[in-house]
Amino acid sequence: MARMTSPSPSLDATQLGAYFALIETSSLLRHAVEQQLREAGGLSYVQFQLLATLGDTAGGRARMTDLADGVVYSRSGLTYQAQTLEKRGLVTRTPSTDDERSIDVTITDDGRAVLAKVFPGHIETLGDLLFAPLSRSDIETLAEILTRTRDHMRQTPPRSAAPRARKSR
Amino acid sequence: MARMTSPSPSLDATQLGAYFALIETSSLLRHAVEQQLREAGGLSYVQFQLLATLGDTAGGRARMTDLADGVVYSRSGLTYQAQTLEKRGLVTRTPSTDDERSIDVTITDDGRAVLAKVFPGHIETLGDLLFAPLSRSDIETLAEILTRTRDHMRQTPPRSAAPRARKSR
DNA sequence: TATTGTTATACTCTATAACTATA
DNA sequence: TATAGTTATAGAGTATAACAATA
Repeated sequence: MARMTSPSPSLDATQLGAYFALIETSSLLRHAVEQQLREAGGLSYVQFQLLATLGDTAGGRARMTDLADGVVYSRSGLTYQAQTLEKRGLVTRTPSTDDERSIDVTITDDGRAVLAKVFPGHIETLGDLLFAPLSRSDIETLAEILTRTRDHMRQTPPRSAAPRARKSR
Repeated sequence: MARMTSPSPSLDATQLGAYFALIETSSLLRHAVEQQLREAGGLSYVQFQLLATLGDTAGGRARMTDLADGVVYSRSGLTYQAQTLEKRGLVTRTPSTDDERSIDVTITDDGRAVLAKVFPGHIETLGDLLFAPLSRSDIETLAEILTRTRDHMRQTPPRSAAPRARKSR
């Protein structure tokens, strides 16, 4: 019954404030951005992330597994999104030549066109919502702190070795 | 075709870094927290937010509309979640006495019990993932900046008055 | 008329497990 | 055996529009 792992029973006010503000900021931002992407290009946020990632790689190409990193949390989820993008002609999928198990996903010209169509509004949304109330130095500070946190999270193993709570219900 | 709203065609490296770090940090954090909440108490993140909000109000009670604020983005979505929580006996829904149109949602003892069961692991997850790599002053800075952004976003009207992009497809 | 909430419905997305094929 | 990816399937969540009731 006792968890006896954490000695800290609660967070202090500052921690709570940081946590809530982080969650709500990202939630509001994501909601707004998602709407803009949907209206301007019929893209979900995940699809946009995948396209944008591809657009940034050499040759506009990446292996499925490498694409997933940080964007999608299951293999089948990535397959689903890749198929969706392929049906719309925004990417192609071809077997990799060096490793026959792998699939190379490549962004098409149409894919790049959709990206281009969506970018201005995307940046505008970020400017209006995220950056407007922040100074140059705020943004730098934010980037530094959050980058540190993100890198830490990436390293931290998924807590599958957790206390193994008895499944309620 | 031209949007001619924003003169800035792109973001600088710092802005991009802040944006990506924000999105990825919150995404990783939310994914981890969601898993913990699911395992420890069978709660989705939204459900946890609703319960926690209720737990913090006087009498553990709030009107449906007030509950929605910042958590859920459509009326029907809130109804759905409230019904789910009610079926599990974690909240009750009773017609409001002062305004017959309103519904008062109240957290039950079972609801509070689930919250209590879930809290320690929740806090532990936050400590391990979000706060571990941050100093006291980092957390204070983060809270200050993100609170400012969040308040700004709350004020900023939904961009429904936007350029009215022609619906593709 | 405006507001509060529900319902019906359709759709998107995600995750698990079983499976195939290659390394 | 381990890795890369797909499929089937089921479930959770979301949003829109039509609706009813109260203010």
